[in-house]
Amino acid sequence: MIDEVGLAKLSLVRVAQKLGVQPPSLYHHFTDKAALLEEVARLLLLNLPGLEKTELPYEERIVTLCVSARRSLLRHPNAAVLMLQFFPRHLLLAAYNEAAAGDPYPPEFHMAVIEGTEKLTFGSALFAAAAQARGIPPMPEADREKLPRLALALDANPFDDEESLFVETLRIFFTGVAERYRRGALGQPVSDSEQLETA
Amino acid sequence: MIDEVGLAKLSLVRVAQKLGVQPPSLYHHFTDKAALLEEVARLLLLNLPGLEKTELPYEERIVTLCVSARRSLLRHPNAAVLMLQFFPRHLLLAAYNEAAAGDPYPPEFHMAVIEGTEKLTFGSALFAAAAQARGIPPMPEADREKLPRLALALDANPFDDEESLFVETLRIFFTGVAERYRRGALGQPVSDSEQLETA
DNA sequence: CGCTAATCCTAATGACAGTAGATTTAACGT
DNA sequence: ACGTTAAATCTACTGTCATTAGGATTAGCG
Repeated sequence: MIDEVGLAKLSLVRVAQKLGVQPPSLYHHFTDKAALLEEVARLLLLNLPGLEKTELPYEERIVTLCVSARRSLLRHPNAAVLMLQFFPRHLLLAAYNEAAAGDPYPPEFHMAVIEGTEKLTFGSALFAAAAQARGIPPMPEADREKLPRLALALDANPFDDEESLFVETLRIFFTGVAERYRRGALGQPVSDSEQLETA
Repeated sequence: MIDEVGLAKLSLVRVAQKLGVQPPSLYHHFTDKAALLEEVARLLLLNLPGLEKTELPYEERIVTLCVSARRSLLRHPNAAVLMLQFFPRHLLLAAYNEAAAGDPYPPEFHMAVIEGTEKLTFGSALFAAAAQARGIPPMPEADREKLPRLALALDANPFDDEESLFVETLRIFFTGVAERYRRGALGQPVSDSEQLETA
């Protein structure tokens, strides 16, 4: 129903009608409307796939997982706000435990990996969903006159859809994890020797 | 008022009372409640600081910027939902143009950098704000019995607050950008040679 | 001083979330 | 088959809300 009529127009009256029931009857099953919506948020995050056991390296397995999570959420763009409001993070803990178990880096890195991938994934999914729900493009048009450098960046962007760009951000992130591990640089600022070296 | 009474209890009646005015008068200034809330979202994103011209390397200047953006949003946790619903991305375009102008990497990287930092920053800010608004911790307790690896990850996590962890995810990301540039690996999967090399 | 547009008002409407209390239905042991 | 009990639903109602219609008031300005 949220997909059809939108979140704003989802009233308990509508829900009750769909169920062939009077609105107050719903209060026997939910303490209030918020509890019902919380349950919706729970259901949306419940059908996420688990970590598949493929031959892919750890990073690419996580990327695959994040892509399907993102797609799942994008199937219900009108529920994006719900997802933020009632984000049932505890449902992800099992997945995080699995991810930590398969993480080839030292445990000091694990939470940063979890945090980074979570924010990239749900950030991308929710903002894309919210834009879709409003019927506006994810990235507005850039005025070439006033914002020439941004226009150039958009022209040069080799990723032709939002999902590919999302995947690239994830891969960048994992490349960074590997590199910071190699350098023993966890917690250190990004040194400016990086770009100078190769400039 | 949203900070005080919360978003759910912000009615036009309340707003009008605060202004010493009758509710319908508001419709002379806003087409409807959504338009008013949209304006609130706009105001929240308006006071973000610009890129400072310090001696820091590009990456750390962006990190500083993202940290203050995140703090700004966290000052109004009850408005998190609003921020997602009416995200005024066009207000960020000028900042993105500036960032692209200062970006030391080739233009093919620029949008990935913008996308990644945006999602990490607003993802972190909005989820932290939403959790704060609900009065729950950002990361739930992990059952040591059922989720031992996650518990270990939490123990080993060297970042003692959410903001430090957020900064680390940003730095990981920028390290990844530099490294993928160095390798000419934009668009390529994360190779599993990375961790094997140093295992 | 009077025109005009901006601003605000009163009054009313329809939809909604939620409550109270009575009624019906279903489950289950005897 | 029957009676008890709890689950599930109902009717009736309340207070709040966003929004509309149309009239009154205020403020800017020549």
